[in-house]
Amino acid sequence: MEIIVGAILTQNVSWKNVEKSIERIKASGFMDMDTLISMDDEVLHDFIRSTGYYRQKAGRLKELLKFIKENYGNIENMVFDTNLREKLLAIKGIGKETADSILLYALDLPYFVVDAYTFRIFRRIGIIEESNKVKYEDIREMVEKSLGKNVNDLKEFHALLVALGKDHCKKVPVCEGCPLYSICQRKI
DNA sequence: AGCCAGGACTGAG
DNA sequence: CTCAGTCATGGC
Repeated sequence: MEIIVGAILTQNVSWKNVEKSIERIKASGFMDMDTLISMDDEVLHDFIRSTGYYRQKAGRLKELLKFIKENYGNIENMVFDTNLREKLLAIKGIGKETADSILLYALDLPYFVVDAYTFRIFRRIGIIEESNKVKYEDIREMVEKSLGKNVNDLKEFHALLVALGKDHCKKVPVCEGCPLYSICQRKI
């Protein structure tokens, strides 16, 4: 449940802003599907204000939770739907990254999550071209094909890219402390 | 004091 | 299909 909430709240916002919201919801004992679905909008807004876009995100979160409740009853049952990714993408407010985050981290299904760090780092080290031709699905398939559909590997690879992106590749074109320095020859 | 964060939708061309 | 505009707060 927490992962699903986080997947929506972290859209285009640093994870730090999301932690506070999640902690507040948990501390109040409201990290529960029915509670969140029936929560008054004004109240929900106050819980998630720190994540920005709070009006949009409140609506998106409720829509997602209602979709889960009505179609599966609970989160665990979602894994049996072989067409789940397409159905998630059909929900307004759920794009590819959010859908894959839910599939991989909440449901342990073998989908690679492509985020801004992935694009940046892959461009930086020359895995993809600088021109924006390479699209989300291209990278997802590339990684899933290379790594194999092992859930733990996909999680760890994504986590490593995030850690690397946060520490080294955010603003500095070429960082001397970066583990990839020796193979990194181009600016973003 | 700006600038930007682990996005996604919409409307225009 | 590509692209700018929009949504909004908090950290540095």
